[in-house]
Amino acid sequence: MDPRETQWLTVEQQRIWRAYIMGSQLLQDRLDRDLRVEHGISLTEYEILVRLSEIPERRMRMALLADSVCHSRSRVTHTVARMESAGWLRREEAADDGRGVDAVMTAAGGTLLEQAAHTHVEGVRRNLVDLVGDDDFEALGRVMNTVSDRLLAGRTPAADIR
Amino acid sequence: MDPRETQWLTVEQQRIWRAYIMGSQLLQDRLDRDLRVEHGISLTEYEILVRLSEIPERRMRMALLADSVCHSRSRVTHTVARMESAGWLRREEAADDGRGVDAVMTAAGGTLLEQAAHTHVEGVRRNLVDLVGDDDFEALGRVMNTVSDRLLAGRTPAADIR
DNA sequence: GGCGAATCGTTGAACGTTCAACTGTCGGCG
DNA sequence: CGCCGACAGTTGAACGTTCAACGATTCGCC
Repeated sequence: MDPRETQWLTVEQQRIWRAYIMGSQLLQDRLDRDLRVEHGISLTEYEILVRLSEIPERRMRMALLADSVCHSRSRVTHTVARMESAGWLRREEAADDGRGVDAVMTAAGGTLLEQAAHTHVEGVRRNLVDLVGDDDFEALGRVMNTVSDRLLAGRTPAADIR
Repeated sequence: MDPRETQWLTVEQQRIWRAYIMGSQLLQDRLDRDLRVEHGISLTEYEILVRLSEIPERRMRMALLADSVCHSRSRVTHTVARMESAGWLRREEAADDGRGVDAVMTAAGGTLLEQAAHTHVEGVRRNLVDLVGDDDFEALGRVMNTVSDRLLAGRTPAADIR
């Protein structure tokens, strides 16, 4: 794409984009801070516990965990290491694959999640869900789903469709 | 608020919230990466240049800069320090207030911004604006404006309305 | 069955952000 | 004027993330 022909955003589009940037920044910060202050856990760590809790065995392979929270494997390794020394989960070798490692939620992790979930959901409601109309909220879902699909496509397979 | 009475999200609300978390994560990462790869500048730094460029004098007080990009003052201090040693801006004492410091965009910063803006706007279009209908995009604007307003209220003044 | 490529996860250093403490300047009130 | 509290910005260390390189295991193919 020739940079000389870039189609700029209209004033209105720019206004919306700014609102998005600012709102998502503020929302993320607020949710993270609330969890830290009230439960000593970051939003990142919280999301990992959520993923584990959704599986009956409360166990997941590192790579899958990384994909499901959209973080690099390295990042998940570090995060899980911290969470392990906090006692919220432990690592176990995967049964079937000698390379693999499972993260397994502990009872302490379960208890923490149960408490933190209240804070988190109340924050999401108070600062987003309960503030907007159903139609707008559904539109948000459509938009963000489209964005995800666009950015997830061209990941592992052939990549850059541009 | 009694944690025992938390009203959980419906399955549909949860689905939308997940899409939001994932989409905003992916979008931010992509925009940041594109700027870094093509111009050696982070999204954070880019936004600071944008703010400066919107003022005729291309100069802004540190505190105002911090507020306008929604970052802590400390963060802006560090970011500006890095940008200063890259030559994209310089610091000058504020004329009227002995405590104040202005960040002033340099010619090099202006040139960089001019180039990086193409990359950025094309990314925003390709991964968001051009993918969704006008109505949905406007809904996104309404939603994120509401969120911003909610989170900006109760900042400096009396705070926590809850 | 054995070789090379791909996958899994980790490591440690570089980088960026947060946090609490701090210096210096301003504003208001006695 | 002089003091005290608020404000502007910085500092350095702690913390969290990214990046590139790595060792180990598995897969695919001949």
